[in-house]
Amino acid sequence: MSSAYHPEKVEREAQEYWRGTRCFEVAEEPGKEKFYCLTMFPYPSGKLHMGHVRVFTISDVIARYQRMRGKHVMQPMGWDAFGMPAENAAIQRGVPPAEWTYRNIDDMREQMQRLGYAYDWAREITTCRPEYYRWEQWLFTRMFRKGLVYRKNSIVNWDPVDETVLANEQVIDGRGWRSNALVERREIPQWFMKITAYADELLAELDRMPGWPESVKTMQRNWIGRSEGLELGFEVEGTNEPLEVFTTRPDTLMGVTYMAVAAEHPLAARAAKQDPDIATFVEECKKTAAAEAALETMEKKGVPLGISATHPLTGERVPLWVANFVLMSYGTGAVMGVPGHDERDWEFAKKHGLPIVQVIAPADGREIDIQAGAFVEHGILVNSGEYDGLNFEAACDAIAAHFEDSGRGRRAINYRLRDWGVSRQRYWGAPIPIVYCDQCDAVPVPDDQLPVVLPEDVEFTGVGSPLKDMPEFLEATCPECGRPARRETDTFDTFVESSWYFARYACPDSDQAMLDARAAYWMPVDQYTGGIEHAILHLLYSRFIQRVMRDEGLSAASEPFTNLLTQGMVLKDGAKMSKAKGNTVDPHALVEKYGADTVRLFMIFTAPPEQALEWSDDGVKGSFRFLNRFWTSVQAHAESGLATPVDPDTLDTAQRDLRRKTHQTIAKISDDIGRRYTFNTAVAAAMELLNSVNRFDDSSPAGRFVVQEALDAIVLMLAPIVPHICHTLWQALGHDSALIDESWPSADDRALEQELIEIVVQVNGKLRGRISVAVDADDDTVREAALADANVQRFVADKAIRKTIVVPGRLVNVVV
RNA sequence: GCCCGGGUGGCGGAAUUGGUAGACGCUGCGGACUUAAAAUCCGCUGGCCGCAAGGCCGUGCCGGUUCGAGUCCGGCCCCGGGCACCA
Repeated sequence: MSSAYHPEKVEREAQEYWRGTRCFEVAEEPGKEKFYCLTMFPYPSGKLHMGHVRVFTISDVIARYQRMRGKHVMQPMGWDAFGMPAENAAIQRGVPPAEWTYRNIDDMREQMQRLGYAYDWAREITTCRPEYYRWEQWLFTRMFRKGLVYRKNSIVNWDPVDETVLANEQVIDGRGWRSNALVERREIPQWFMKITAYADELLAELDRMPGWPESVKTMQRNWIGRSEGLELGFEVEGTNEPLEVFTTRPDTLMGVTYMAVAAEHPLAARAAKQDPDIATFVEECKKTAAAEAALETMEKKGVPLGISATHPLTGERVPLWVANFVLMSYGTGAVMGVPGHDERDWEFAKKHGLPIVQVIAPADGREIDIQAGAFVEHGILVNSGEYDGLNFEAACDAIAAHFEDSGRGRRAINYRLRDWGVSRQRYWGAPIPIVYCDQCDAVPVPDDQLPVVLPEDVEFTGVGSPLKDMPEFLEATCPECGRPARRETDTFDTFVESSWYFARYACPDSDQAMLDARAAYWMPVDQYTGGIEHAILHLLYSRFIQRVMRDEGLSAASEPFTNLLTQGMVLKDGAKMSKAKGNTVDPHALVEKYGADTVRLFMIFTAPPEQALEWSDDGVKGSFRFLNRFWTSVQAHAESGLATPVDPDTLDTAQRDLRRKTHQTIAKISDDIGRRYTFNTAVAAAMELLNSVNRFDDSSPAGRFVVQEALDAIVLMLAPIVPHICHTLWQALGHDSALIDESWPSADDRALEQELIEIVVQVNGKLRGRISVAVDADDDTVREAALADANVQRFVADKAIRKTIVVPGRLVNVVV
């Protein structure tokens, strides 16, 4: 064995061993406790970036740790291969999206393998392959039959120059990114999945998911946004249909002074035909991007429609407006304006000179000026006729009862969550399995005609989908009546692929069913790791589709992911690493220079997984230096002859101290990795133990025994993080077995025992001294020892002691 | 605008249940080794005062609770993530 650390050699040998023994390829073993460890699969964008390396390393540490804990671990990897970047690359380079994607996959797979992740590559999934997406097409047709998918008009960003639909990302300051034309909102028919049918279950189950971060659960709760309220109709002049609105504040109903509808609302369209000013405003409203953030931050504007609605309680007429902040896609596309008790309504009323009426007074009786600002808290009703004096609950009940009795309204539960629009007017995605027939309308493609294969050999221009120009794709026969029909050219949102891939890893080769019995063994995922940016969309869609699969009898699990770890971004100079900012660091170059273990160690040591990680070239060097010290320490110990076991009872104080440190470190790192997921502090503890070993100078048999025990423990505990160097060092320490088959060490309680402990002494909460006392000393003994300390005496002196607080094993605080 | 996070030395971070602020690492400075450099090893490294012992200040800002607050509560400021067609 050479004495210097050569990572490329060490890493090649370890990886050859793992490949030769196929130790990460696993099959179902019903007797064993399984552990399914999954990372959010990457989009094959070209090369691995540091964000990938970080999340893969975090997940790999967990997988390897659980394996050492005796679990039967499955860790797969695959490719979220459909998406816009392939189309953009195709336009820029003239390469078909498929070719570009497959080439990237090959490059990235090779880079991943160089990093030594414990993946079962036999399960690799590529979502743009027909053998994968045929099953989501199949599930879509099942959902069609159950009424869980439907078609309706919805709004997209329309680039009037390129005549194409733009993603929100492609709209910059309200303009198309290529044409620079002002983007318009346009309505087109699109397919929707009825996630709202599962809203209650998706919400309720969050309370029974202890393995998810509270922040993510809160975000999902707020996103689903369940609210209880009243649905009621306002009669509008010139129409027979009442204008339906939903409110969570029926108690403020008497304060309604206007109504507002969305620009796309039929009442606005009707008024626009009569009045050119309204038409101009409605057109202007449509010239904004569809993203909610854009709508919510723009100036609140509106114009009166010149018609009025009748207040359902007072019979008074309130004016009807069209306003740019009312969204057609939320609820009914209409809202009632209560400026006295809603901030946004208040501002709108002030701006347009609409009346502001106070109908709620503070419960504590204080005076408020409603003209100076909205009062949004719950309170007591005033100016509300027969409802005066009621509190929030009583008023809501009374008013709801009134509407229910008269049949003009009803108590209702409303969700902020909207159904999932899955249609994309793009080429590089999974075809939506529908054919359109003049006689039979939209007909799902029958099972025996699936998959609907996306042609990969295309000329891609970026203007419209090439599928529209391909008769061999477009032309179909109606499955119901046999007449000529036309195939759907829209493709699925790529979130459809990523909403079920986790289950498919259990049986990637199943060609008879979407999932088979193997999924029952592996699902749910025990540990899911990925970016916090997916806290809502991807994770909520996955929870939805998992339930659809459950209800289809494909999987018993309701929740796909038992434990969730959301890792932070990789930053450099305070900003996210990105090509656009030009602050990327190529992982490949670093692996070439320092080896995979150094890169893995840096990723793990520099920050806790959930936090953003600030890149540092010097930090990488520091990790490399540590591995060199580690290597040298183990080799030096091994070269001078390995130790033989010694009876721990015969150790002297220094030997016992090192042994205690070893076992304290085992306890700490087990807790850090197994419970706390603070891998950075686990590494710090291992470094501390190695520092203790290097300071320890005792070549007696007993001394060599405690050193060997410490080094064995460090190698075992760093194995999940830096598996290659540990593989080699384990052999150097004289073990015949392969490290990959070793178990996690356990702390020996007897080694942890100690006689004296240090206690901190405070006077009035300020640190004034430290004392050493017997570990089992009682409070009085500790208090006396504390007061006897010379520096403590200086501060206590002749002052009266008011009380003394003794925190056993920690501190004494003397209050004078 | 709305929802969710975060803010601690020169830097990354530690402090796990309200109990020693700054573990571990980086940088910097000083020293050893070397013809020299690199590498390695040793020491110091929050600010201020002090010969020292030790003291005072200090966890984004303002206020509160407590014997004791980085940690809990109220109000602000700044930074990041998400907002339904980036993935």
